[in-house]
Amino acid sequence: MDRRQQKTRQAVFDAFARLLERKNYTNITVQDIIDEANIGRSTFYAHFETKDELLKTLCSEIFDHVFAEEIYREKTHDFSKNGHNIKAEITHILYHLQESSRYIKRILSCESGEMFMRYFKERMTLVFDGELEKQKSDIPKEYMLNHMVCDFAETVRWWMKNDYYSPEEISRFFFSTTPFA
Amino acid sequence: MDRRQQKTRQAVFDAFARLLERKNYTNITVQDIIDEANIGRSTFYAHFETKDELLKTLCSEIFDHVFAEEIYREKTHDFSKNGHNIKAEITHILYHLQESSRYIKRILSCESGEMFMRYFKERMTLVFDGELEKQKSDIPKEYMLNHMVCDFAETVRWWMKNDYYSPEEISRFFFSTTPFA
DNA sequence: ATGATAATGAACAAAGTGTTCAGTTATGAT
DNA sequence: ATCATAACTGAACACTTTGTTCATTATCAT
Repeated sequence: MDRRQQKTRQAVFDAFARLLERKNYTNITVQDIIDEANIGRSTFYAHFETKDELLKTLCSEIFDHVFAEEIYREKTHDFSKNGHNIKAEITHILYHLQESSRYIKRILSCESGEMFMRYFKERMTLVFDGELEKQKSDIPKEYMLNHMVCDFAETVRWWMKNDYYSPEEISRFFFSTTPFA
Repeated sequence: MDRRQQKTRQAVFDAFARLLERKNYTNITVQDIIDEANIGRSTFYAHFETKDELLKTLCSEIFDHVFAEEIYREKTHDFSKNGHNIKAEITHILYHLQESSRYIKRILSCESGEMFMRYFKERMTLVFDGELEKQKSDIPKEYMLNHMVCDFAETVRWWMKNDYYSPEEISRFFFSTTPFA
């Protein structure tokens, strides 16, 4: 990719993150981002169709990092029986989330958080989907899957506002209300 | 209240609900509501400052119905020991939610759902707050409270998309993942 | 060096917001 | 039945934001 494009892209992400520190997502205009990133108006629109798409792209970049190993596992079909441990996996994801927490906190601080939560839940569905097969219960599987995904996502949202806990502690909190062995 | 005001107010609520059936909240303009409600532009703004305030007001009306008895209990301080049973209370709330489900389903079907969820969680916090005092655990109380509230709110959101279950069944699903006795 | 690609920024049309105001109509108290 | 009051009307207005276009300039890769 052309250096100019990279530079512009990064300038926009940074400007956006900085703006999220002082303003609500809804109250940030495209013009604000353009001014903060110090780029031309048409340049922004050459990169992103809308402000929502910018947010979506930023979320994707974050998740590509957070779920890097899960993606690898999916691709290589490496679901090694003993190696695949849901508790270890969750703690692992929490560590990666912590690394991106500067971005995530800002995104979660306002309405943009809802889009983040939606995309995050999509990803987490893949993580929990297989895990639930193991459980037997008279509760509908679709209910349980939704429950686990929302539960974890809300745990993360809570953590980002109470960030003095370690990934291990958060993992413990999460599993304390969970039917997993 | 003047009959004209009542009529206008109701016309706006109905128009809004009808529009939510065909359009996303964000894509509904104030002008759409005005046209659908068949009122003058300045009349709308005499009643509601913004579209968001309209949604907030509608949510309030719904919750005033859903939590009618809880409000009564709070006012009269009627926390009679045996009479106050969390499972009965939850089932009761679910029944009331079912009665307003036509509105709620539409609101939850798009971004307006996030505002609904926020207000709903505020109300539910009051319901669960006292209940948690009874539990003892090494998990932070703030975590548990947030967990219970989000859990129930997400259960309701799931129910509104899977409405062939009865309030009793939903209550059972909810308590199946809960530490309550 | 040079052809290709990206960035610039002014100008534009379109859509929406929220306010104002002079004129109309319904309401409810007497 | 009358009438002062309060609510509704809708056109007009200024303002903000969006997304596009295009001629010009700067930067890149080779």
